[in-house]
Amino acid sequence: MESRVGISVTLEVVCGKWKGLILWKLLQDESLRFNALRRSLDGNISSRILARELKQLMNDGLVERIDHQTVPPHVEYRLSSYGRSTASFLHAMNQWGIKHQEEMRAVQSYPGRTGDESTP
Amino acid sequence: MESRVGISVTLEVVCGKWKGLILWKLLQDESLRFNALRRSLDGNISSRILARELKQLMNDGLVERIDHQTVPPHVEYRLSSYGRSTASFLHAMNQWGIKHQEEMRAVQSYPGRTGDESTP
DNA sequence: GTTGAAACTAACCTTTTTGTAACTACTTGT
DNA sequence: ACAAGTAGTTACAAAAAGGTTAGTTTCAAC
Repeated sequence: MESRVGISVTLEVVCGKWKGLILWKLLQDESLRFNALRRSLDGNISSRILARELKQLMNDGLVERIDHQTVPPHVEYRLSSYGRSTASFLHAMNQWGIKHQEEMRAVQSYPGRTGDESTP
Repeated sequence: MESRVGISVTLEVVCGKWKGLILWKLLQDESLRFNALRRSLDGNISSRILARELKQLMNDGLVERIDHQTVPPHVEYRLSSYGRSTASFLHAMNQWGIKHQEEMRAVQSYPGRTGDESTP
């Protein structure tokens, strides 16, 4: 047995519409407040979703919540040192994604590829 | 702007319950027939789902379908040379996943982590 | 003294993803 | 003749993911 499917484990942690982006942002910005992170995420993640995503990432030990115990609240989120280890695959994913975008743009010029059946 | 979010592009291609695993299998086995691939995927992917996943992967240019034009049908699936480029991040993801599993096993021994609210 | 911002949470609803069961056409093995 | 295997597809159902709206508490600014 050589497979082990660590892949699935990683996907469980990183999959979905936002988790990857959140990690990526935190990898760049070091520390962000809730609403700052929210606004930095390309348009429109709702606070409900962001809160839930962060909770899950904290649960996986990747993100730390620093509550300055002030009122009105001041809370920061940052990657734990363990969280920073996700850089190992996030960088690779980012690289590939950028290349893939170009690849797709090139391929789309050619007709004859079987699109998702969009003509009913 | 430094981000570019290639991450999201990659996640769109690889996310979900099966796509990552399928790529991973094909990365190891070189070429697999439909039902062989199906059976190799840890239990239970339905043929409907597998067919759709493969279709999408073909659409992204990652997987090739080789139809031997016989009856009863004999069809093989394999990664395209471009598909093999996903190895760049799949290996990293697999590595991390394996480590993460161990990490999680260690952490679960400690109480005091905020689980997904499971006590109503 | 009303408004806005901070960091959320709760109730509710919609969309997307995933799964189940049955069925196609054709051949090989018993 | 009948079961089983090939590579799928279709119609339907369930579950998961994502989103919307409103509301909480407290302070600072206008």
